[in-house]
Amino acid sequence: MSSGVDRDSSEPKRRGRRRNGADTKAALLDAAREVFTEQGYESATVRTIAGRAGVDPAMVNHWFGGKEGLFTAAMRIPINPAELVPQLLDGPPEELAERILRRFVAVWDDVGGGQFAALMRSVAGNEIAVSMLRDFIKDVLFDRLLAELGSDRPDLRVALCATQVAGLGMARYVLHLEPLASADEDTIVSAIAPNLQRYLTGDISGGSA
Amino acid sequence: MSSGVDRDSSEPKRRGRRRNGADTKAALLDAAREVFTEQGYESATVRTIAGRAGVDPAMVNHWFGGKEGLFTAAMRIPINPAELVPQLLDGPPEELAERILRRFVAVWDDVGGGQFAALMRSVAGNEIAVSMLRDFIKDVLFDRLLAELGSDRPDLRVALCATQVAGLGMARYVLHLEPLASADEDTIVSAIAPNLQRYLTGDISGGSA
DNA sequence: GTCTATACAACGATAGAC
DNA sequence: GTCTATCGTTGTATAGAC
Repeated sequence: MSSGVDRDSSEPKRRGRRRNGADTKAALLDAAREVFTEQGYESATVRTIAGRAGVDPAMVNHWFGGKEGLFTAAMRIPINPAELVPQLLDGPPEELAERILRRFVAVWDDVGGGQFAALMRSVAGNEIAVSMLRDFIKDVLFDRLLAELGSDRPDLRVALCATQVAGLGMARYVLHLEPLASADEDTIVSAIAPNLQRYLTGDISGGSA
Repeated sequence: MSSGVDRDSSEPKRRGRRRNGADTKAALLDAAREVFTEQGYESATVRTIAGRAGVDPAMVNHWFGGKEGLFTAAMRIPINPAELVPQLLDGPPEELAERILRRFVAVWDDVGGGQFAALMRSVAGNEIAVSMLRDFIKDVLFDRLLAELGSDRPDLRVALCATQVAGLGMARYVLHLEPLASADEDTIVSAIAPNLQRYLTGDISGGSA
């Protein structure tokens, strides 16, 4: 059934704009969901996805800004890492945790917490979705933030940050644990930012905070 | 098919030991899974569960030590709150976080991380399972720990503790984020206990730890 | 004619074969 | 260590819509 999204696989491709309503964006998203879920984030190639969608790989860049943007769009993760990471890094490093938390809450509140629960659902039962999300969180998000900070043991710090942020999502959007589920940004930042900041730049080897 | 677990509902009950290995325990577990899933943790009553299992409510106490023990057994949560909470409280309050983390890791490592993922799966898609787990985490586990500590804003602290512990479970048992997924107890305690301890007894209103 | 969606070619990086 | 294949990405020319 992979030919369902193929287009013009036998005819020579035409350059320039398609005839009418040829929805390249949607075709890429459909193909991306297929290929990412079949092969995971790393193994899936832009070329394969574009091939299955019947369009040129350059269209991925044109429409989604690259592989990462295509991934987040396909997984309905409401962020664009290409612009998110620089925005988070823009400011004092000792307030990075606060910026991460404010953005995390704003973004997922905006689309409604149900999408976070949906993401967790697709992850909990699916080993490929697990590796996709794991690689994405690590390689695309936190690795880049940690690289800029220059802290020691960056891999461990990445994992620790993931525990705190994923746990916040679970409590707020899945478990609906009050008063956290209805807390405003400032309350969340006051409560959690110091802990997240310790994972980013503090002493994680046993000394005091 | 709810009558599948009913037994002898029309015949008069016999006193004393059942004929042969009539597996009262298994019948109670099956009935408990049904009733808890239908009604949630609070609404489900021991009498209803015992009735559906066709046994006396006293059997719940005999086999599981009470409603909580039956719940954890039915949900395959490998803890017994009746003994867990006192054990955790036995020791200096400033090391409570360390005891919680050591127990959490030991318990879930012991049964293999797959059971944690299974729990998350049943929770992410099921609103009743959500309320079950939420009430259980709050009322049965952390509320009792926090009550003993006498910290301010106990409800918020309960939710914050849940973010850190649930997040650890997600990262270690679901996402398999290295090096956390293979880290030993001591590494986890050194890294996470100070943060969890802040949620338990520290200043969560914006001051430094 | 202008704008833009599109395809093709090529570049630098990287991983694996030998 | 070298060679090759393949990856993501970029620059540019072209075809169709308006």
